[in-house]
Amino acid sequence: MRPREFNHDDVLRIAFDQFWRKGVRGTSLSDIARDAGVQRGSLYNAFGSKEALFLLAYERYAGDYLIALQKALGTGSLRKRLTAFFDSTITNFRSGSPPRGCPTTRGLMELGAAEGEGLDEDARQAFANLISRITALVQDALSAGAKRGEFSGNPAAAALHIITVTRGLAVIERAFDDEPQLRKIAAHTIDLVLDKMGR
Amino acid sequence: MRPREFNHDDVLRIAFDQFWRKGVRGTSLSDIARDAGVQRGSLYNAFGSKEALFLLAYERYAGDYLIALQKALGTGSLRKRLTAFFDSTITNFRSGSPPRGCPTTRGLMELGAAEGEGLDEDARQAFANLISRITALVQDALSAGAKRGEFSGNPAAAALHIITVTRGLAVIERAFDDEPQLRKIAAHTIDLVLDKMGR
DNA sequence: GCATGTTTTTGACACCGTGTCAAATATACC
DNA sequence: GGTATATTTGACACGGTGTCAAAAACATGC
Repeated sequence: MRPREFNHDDVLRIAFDQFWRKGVRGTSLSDIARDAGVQRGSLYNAFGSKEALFLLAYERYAGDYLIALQKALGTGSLRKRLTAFFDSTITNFRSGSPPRGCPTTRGLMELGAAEGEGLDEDARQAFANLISRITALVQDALSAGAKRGEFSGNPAAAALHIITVTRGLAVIERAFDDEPQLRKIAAHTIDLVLDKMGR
Repeated sequence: MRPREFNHDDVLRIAFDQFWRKGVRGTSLSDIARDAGVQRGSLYNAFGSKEALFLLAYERYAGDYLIALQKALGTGSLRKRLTAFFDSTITNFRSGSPPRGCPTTRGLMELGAAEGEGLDEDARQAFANLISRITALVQDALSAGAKRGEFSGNPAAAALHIITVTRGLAVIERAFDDEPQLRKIAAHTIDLVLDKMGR
């Protein structure tokens, strides 16, 4: 057995950085190979395809991101938690220079581009999965808030609404490059959700 | 002068149909040329580049779409108008089979994929412009509603919130392919906006 | 220590995409 | 009818994905 000359995880990290900055379609395996100091053929040998490589790299990101959101949603009043949640979300979109946007949203929009081409069903599953898990986190926070009398609406519906807004923010971010606006929308959403019922 | 052998507008229509179904990156000029019965080189001669062709085709779409939304927002109570607005939006996302999603959102997410590559600044402007104009339409409807006592909040902030939700719906649509869910979120948003203040 | 087997690496290839260019072509106008 | 001008056409350069066989590097057994 000839030993592998590169570190699996290093390559995933380097690859996701490029995918995030330039999109999946906009990143070539040559780019990644150059950055990682690996031959392009070695990547095919190790991962099979660009999409498979992306999926592995994305799972890595998704795990880290979920943990960060969990932390943000963990302490304080419901209002504080939601504020921290939106804050983490926007900070994530706006990281890098120029800002890299939301990998999940950008990935989702590349789906089914050409007939069999582009990211396929596995990728859609991965994106949908992260969104579902984030929704569950928010719903839990709202349910906990409801128990403490900080909120009296339907946690499921409110969580879905909040998640939809975060997805919308990811789009608005690409359109206008106006971070204060994003934060204003987030604040307004929190007001809307918390002021409607209970509080 | 040798006369052009194809109809400009026909090609734009055919091209946008493909862009919408398969995304800008996922559509090749060969595809469009085949569909339109035109030589690929002729398209380069007539439009300059894929991006320029897309921009023309998109402007066509944007104009038609704005008119449709204007009509939806034109009559009835504020609640009825907003309902019709979300309805038009979702119907647009869900048109075609499989559903084609939102061209603006999908286009926005392809921006800045590779360094100088991908859709460039002109496209971003076009996307942002349509979003801005739609926002203005919604804001006008809210302002009118405010005058008639159907709404007592801040029209600008509420319009921005509603637009953000529609962008979020475009993302959720790609993730879950669940139209009833989209309509539920839309209804919930209307409730949230109209129940908060006034009404 | 050396031969063997297995995996990784490497480079060549086929194919498809964009965009450019010069040559051929078809018309309008004089 | 000849000429100018714009369009069409086909060849080309370049870069992307993915495949494949040959070369290379190590682990193992003798």
